[in-house]
Amino acid sequence: MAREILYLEIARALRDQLGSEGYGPGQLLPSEGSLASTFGVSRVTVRKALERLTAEGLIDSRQGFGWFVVAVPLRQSLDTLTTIDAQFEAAGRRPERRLLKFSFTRPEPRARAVLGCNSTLLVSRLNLADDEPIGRNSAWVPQDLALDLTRRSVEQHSLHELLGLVLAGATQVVTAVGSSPEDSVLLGISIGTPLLQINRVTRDKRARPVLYSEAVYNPLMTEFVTELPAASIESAGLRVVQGA
Amino acid sequence: MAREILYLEIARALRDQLGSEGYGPGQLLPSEGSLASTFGVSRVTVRKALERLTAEGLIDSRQGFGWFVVAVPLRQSLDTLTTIDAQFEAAGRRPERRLLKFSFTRPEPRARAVLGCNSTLLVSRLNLADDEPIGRNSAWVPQDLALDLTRRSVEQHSLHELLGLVLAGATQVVTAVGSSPEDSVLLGISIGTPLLQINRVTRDKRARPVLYSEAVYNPLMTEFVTELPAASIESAGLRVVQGA
DNA sequence: GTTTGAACTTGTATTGCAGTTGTCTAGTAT
DNA sequence: ATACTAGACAACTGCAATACAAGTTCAAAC
Repeated sequence: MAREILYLEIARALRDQLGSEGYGPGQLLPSEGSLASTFGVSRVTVRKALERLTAEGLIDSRQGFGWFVVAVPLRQSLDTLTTIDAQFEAAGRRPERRLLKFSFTRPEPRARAVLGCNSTLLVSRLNLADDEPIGRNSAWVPQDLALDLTRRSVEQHSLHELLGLVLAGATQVVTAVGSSPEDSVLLGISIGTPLLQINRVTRDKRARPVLYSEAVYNPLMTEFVTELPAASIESAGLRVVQGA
Repeated sequence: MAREILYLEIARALRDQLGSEGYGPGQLLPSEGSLASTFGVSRVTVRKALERLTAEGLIDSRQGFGWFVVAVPLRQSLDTLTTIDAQFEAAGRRPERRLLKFSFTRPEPRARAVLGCNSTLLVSRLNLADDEPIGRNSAWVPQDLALDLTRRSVEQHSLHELLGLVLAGATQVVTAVGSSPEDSVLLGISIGTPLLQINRVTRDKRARPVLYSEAVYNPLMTEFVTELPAASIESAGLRVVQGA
């Protein structure tokens, strides 16, 4: 019933192979020509599939040399549209994460209160689509969970993927704020422009907070959507701000 | 005997298919042409159905590429949609609904695109807590469902209670906007102040939209909270704004 | 050991065609 | 006025086919 796009199917097939035996990091892939003949498509189509995997940070290439693996897929949920980046890609735009901060610091009071630890890694990133700034995301990770993270990896993947968390739940608080002077520069907007602010606490399966993030997004390009099935008391809804 | 509206029937058929097997987020729909031939209608009619589903936030399209799923409608029993008033009462404050508009009118284009009918009741109310304005809520109800509503009743009860329907789900879209001149007067704030805007589509158990509401709230006094259990981690999140 | 060059590889164009969405216009029926 | 059909055209995408430039590898020739 549903249509299929050839190069997306090939990208999916290759992605599956990368995770299987025999394809570790550094391994050379078959040439574009041989891939084209084995899949029975043209070289252009193979290249579009390879470029997609490059955007996902799985492979890379050198002219005259070939394509090689740089990482194996972390989680299988790459083809779903759970992250904004995946949605921008589906909409035919080129998402990018630009690293602003990557430092082991004492967390800000809010983050410290949530995570309950004094040494954290602060990762601050600017989200762009087609070189147009979309939003800023600042996240605090407890130091003991952040030792494997590198500057490269956090530019190409979401923290949820990198931390390999078995997500047991998250709480998101959405508010509207006026753009701060810093964010105005980053996002290319004037001070005071309404922004969508999302503060999220992610917990592991033992209900321990493992990630606290504060993000602001330009509401002209993003919106926050919730699907409500069975509304319990703690489900999505407005809440009174304490002390208001 | 009212004539059946073709594109509404087609929209309903497609909406049912989206929830069924094989149609996860990111999946491509058949082309408009093939849909037109399978349903036995013209392409224009298919497009009207697709545009409706777009307004509901279920699908999106790219020129030359096709239509693809961005979210699958959730359908479960839902007996209590939490209201702001309940939250304020729980916080020990005195909520009040002040009626601004109560008129049978043609719905605005956005509401019309979602509800798919030309005659609706528009109920606009100002929400207050302890005589302090906190937000404005405008809701469109299809006329045939609104005949029992009175000015008195909508001031004292939520529309979800009054409609007496078995509501089975809702999709909420949250964005940040600057306060309009009208809302600034109502809420006692200056023009351009960031406000939290919540557009909600409420569906009955057959996943048919029965209520569309647009509300703005002062973020200083309210915030929007979503709890994400591990199972439905995809039910809430950022989404790309159409046409941004 | 160096150099040369053939045979590979990727990078980057181009043309052409079919299929798809976006957007009109004209016309009919209820 | 609204729902619907039929058709036409522009603009975009997917894909094949081809060509050429530029980098890498490797072995034969010097």
